[in-house]
Parts: sequence; C-alpha cells; structure tokens
Amino acid sequence: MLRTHTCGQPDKALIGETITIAGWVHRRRDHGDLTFIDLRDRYGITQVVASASGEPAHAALAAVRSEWVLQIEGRVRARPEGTRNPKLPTGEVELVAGRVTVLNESKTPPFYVNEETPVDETLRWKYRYVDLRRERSRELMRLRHEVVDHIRRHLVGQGFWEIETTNLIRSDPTGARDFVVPSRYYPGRFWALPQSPQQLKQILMVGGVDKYFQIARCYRDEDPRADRVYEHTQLDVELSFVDPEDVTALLEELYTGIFKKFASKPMRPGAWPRFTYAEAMRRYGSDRPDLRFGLELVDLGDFTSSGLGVFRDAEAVRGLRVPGKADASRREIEAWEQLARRKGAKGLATFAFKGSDVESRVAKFLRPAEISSIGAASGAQPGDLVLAVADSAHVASEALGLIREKMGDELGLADASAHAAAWVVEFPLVERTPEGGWTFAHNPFCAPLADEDLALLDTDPLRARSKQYDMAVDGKELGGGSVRIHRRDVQERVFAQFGVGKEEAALRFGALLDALEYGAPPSGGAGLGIDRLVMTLAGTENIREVQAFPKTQTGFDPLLDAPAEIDPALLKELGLQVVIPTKRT
RNA sequence: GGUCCCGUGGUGCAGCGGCCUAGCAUACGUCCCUGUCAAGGACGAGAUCGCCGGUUCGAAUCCGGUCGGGACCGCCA
Repeated sequence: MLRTHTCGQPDKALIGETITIAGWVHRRRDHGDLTFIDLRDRYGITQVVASASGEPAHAALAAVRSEWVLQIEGRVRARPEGTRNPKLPTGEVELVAGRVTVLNESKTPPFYVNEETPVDETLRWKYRYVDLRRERSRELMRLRHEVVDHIRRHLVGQGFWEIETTNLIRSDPTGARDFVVPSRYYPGRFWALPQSPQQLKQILMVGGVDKYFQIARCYRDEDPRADRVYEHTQLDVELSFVDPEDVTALLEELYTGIFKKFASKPMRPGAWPRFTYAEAMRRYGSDRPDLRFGLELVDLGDFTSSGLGVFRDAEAVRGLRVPGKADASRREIEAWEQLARRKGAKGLATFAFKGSDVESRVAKFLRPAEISSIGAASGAQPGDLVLAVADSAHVASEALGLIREKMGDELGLADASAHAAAWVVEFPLVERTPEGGWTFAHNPFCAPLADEDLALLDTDPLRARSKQYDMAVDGKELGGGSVRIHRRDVQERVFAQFGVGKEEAALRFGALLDALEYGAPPSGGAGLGIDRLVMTLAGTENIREVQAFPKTQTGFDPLLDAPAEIDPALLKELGLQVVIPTKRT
C-alpha cells in the first residue's frame, strides 16, 4: 500500500504517530518559509505543513501545483492553539511533511476542482475524471452507490436473488425506438438492447426463481431531455404468487427506508395514500399526483341546460380554485391556457371572485344560479380565481391537472419541507390511440383486475381495470409495475385488443407465450427508476449529474468522442453498408 | 421534425453599433512573506468575442446561415 491512512482519518488519536497519506493537492497556501498543502482524497482533506530551515520537504511542497498526486509521509501533530479548523473533520491536527513523493503531476485543470462554481456541461463530461473529484459530483456518486447498496441488502435479506438478464435481445417495434446491434453470425439480423428486462423477468418466474431483482440497464433511442437519456438504470423486481398489495407493501417498505436514510428532507409519515387511477384523475387530474399541496379539482355543477354552449355540450365542466389569484394577469392566464391546450382542451374559462362580484368573460352567457353554483362547488372565497375547462371528463381533468402541477411550483404551494409519496392503482387496461385504435396503458402483460374487467374488453374496454400500480413521489413517477397475465389465452385476448393477432403475437412474444403454457405462476413486480430516485433524493432535475459518464442532449459522448465511425472491415464482416441520408434543402 | 435561450482569455461572468487599444472575478506565471485554511501583497502573461457571409464609414454588439451546448414541444408501451 502506498498509504497507511486516508486523508479523512487523521485526528487527535494519531498525534505523535508517523503516517503516510496519498491524494491530490486541493489547495496550496505558501507563506514563503511556511507552506501548507491541503491533500484531498475521497475520504477527506488533511492539512500538510512544511516549514523552512532548508528541508527537502518544504522545497517539495513549494514546487507542487493544484491536482498533483502526492504521497506524503509525516508526523501527525496537534495544531497550535488558535489555528484549529472546525470546518474540517481533520482540523484538530496537521501532518508535518517528512518525505514527499510526487506520484504524478497535473496540468492546470480545465475548471476548478476545489470550488462549486457552475461549469459548462460538455466540459464537465469531457473531463469527467476531473469533475468527479469535485465534492458535489463525488457526493452524488456516493449517494447513488449507497442507495443501490441499501436496495441490494434489503432485497437479499428478504430472499431475493439478483440475476443478470441478457442485454442482447429481440427488437420489438412497440414502445420506444430500440438501440440496435448488428449480428456477425447472422448478417442482416440485429440484436436490440432491452428497454427493460420485462419479458425475461417473467420468464424467470416461470423458471421458479420466485423472487428476483436486478439493477438493470435500460436503453431507448429517443431524444434525450433534462430528466431522460438513452441509458437509465432501473431496479427490476419480480415475485411469484403475489397480489398487487404484496408488491406495493414490499416497495413501500423499501422506499420508506431509503427516504428515511438518504433524503435531505423527510417523507411524510405513515402509510402512503392510495388512489385508484379514476380517483387520482378526478381529484388531481394526474396519474402521479403531487400531494405536497391540496388544490384539488372539482366538478363545477350541472350545465346541461346552460346558455353557454361549450359548457352545455361538454361531458364535464371541471374546475380548479386558485386561492388569492382573482387579480391574475392576462399573461398568467394565457400561460395556463396554453398548458390546458397542450392536453387537448379547447380553452380555459376564468371566474374571478371579487367581493360579491364575479368577473368572467363568459358570465353573460350563464345564469346567476350557475355562477353561484360554480362558487359553491369550488368553495371560492372573495379574492379567489376559479379556472374551468369544459370537455370530456378526461381532457378537462388532465388539463387542469397540468395547471395544478404548475401552480405547485409557481405559487410556491408545494410543501418544500417533506416528500409526499402515493400509490396509484387500478389503471385502465387499455387506452385509445389518437388514431382511434387501442393501446395498452402501461404494458401488454398487465393482468386484468378481475374477471369482469377482462369481460369488459368485449363490451366497454375503457372501463376495464388492471392490476397496475404506480409509485409517485412529489408528483413524479418513480416507477410502476403490475401483476402479470400468467395464462396464454388471457394474454392472447389482451393482445387481440391491440390488434395483435395470435400469429403476430407468437412471432413477437413467442418465448413468453410458450412459457405461459408450461406452468407459469401468477407473478408481479415493478421497475423503478434509480436515476430518478437519486435525483429526487438529491433534489436535482438533471439526470446527467447522477450518472457517471453522461452524454449531451444530442447523445454525444464528449469523453469518448462517441459515436464514431467504425473500421470498414468490420462493416463488411457485419454485412453492413452505410448510406448517409442527404439533408433536404 | 420543431420552438426558445446561450456561445467573449483556462473557468465563471460583464459589455449589446464608435467611448473596446474588450472590463471584472478567479485560475495561471514570477517575486515577497513562519500559522494559513477561499491566506495576503506586488508584478506579469493570456481573447482576432464559436465559425461563414451580409448590413454599415465603422460589428463582440444588427441580420442570415452554420456548428456546438442547454431548456422545451413532438417522441418517450
């Protein structure tokens, strides 16, 4: 070993001892004949001192520069009275440099390691090895490691097996665009990188594994955003012979423990609130409600004989009371209206309750009774603003839900002192596509909630519920899962709903369907985003910060300078020819 | 595929038609300094303002294009 102690260790107990530490030059303070070096490693910082009298150690310390790598042997001594540094865990002592060895020099770093100033991301990722030495980056890596470690210990302690599934699988056109890898033995064929180990973990259950988990890399070739990138990591779990309640209980215990141990602010105490999808949509206009604030959506009343056409003809007129915003500016309202339109609403009506008056551009089309009903239904007080959307119940709720979400941040309504978790359960089994077809709400393997729900596929598919459950924390989906279909006939019936016939299903999901015929047990599980979890715990919105080697928004890796062209010989071997599309003018 | 914002010494910012011979902080280099811990002091070096083109007597500054980055929409079962 090149060291006997780390830079975080020296304390009073070591006074008088000769030790050797190694690390990076964090800072140098040169007083001429007295020179200090802060030596840094992952564990901490130790002050090293050398005084003149022509010592070689002093000459060595004086010559050293930022980020040089040193090995220093010296004697630990108590710092003189009045020079102790309470800000450092090692601040009671210092190391009197004896033998100083320069293990490596360093160019002047491209940005500061010893300051938490913002730096252009491309530069950070290009020099990630320098960036990782910075405190924030290091602590995020540490947090992520500790969270994953906690998860492993917890699940292993409950009898789970950690099993790695293959990363070269079959491409499936549903869902996100696949990352694809050419096959050399089978020219013209391609592997796909998994978007999640979904089918494989179900197959593990058929194999009798009973309790499985994996810290799994997932890949999708869709345009990156602040909170999503090509590669993310998910905690993938699956158990046999369980109901949704078993899985949510397991995860709730795990996550409550994680938040208790790692979050900078507490989770709201007690069992997590549980909403059906229908209730979450009705009350919050979202399937991942932010419970850090109230501001629930309401039905504004019956307008079936109203003079206002858009209200009369709509399936629902839903409202959101915004306390104290009766004097909202035209600009604010337009911004909210934009959000509503994004969810398909045709417009946004406003009712400003000012004293006994109600100001609204649509007031003249409504009867006084209708206006007072709006006030009563929403509980509006003088000074409040009521936002209303008339549309299908779903569109109206979603539109107001998005506005509500925005309010949480904008108006500072969200309680910043605690995290608020929730379960949303009983998702619909199927949804309408914009083109009028059917698609699955989460994944096509999700079991119907009950026999009647399966039957509803024949009569009223939108009402069919599933055994899907989602975990939401602070209005963000941290993960979700379901109890799976474990019978081939049921799976084929569900596929049929999406227009996937038996033959096509056999082609695309053959292995899983076959497996269902060989004694597949009922099973359930979940996939939970590790990156998002760490982001939530750390309070950052930037997913790249919690990954060790991030790419830019265009998916470029500034560190490895990738993607890159490959050797033509390799292309030939793979049977590939590159045709670069010409840009249209 | 689209919209918006940003690109100025190593880093972070300012300057937004002439006062710029481009300012500030920090880093960097040399020198002084025995108790600092964001050490201090003195001096110094370092930028054709991402790139190309245009407008103008004059462009870091205005316009167009392009490249790079970020945020967002589409997309993301």
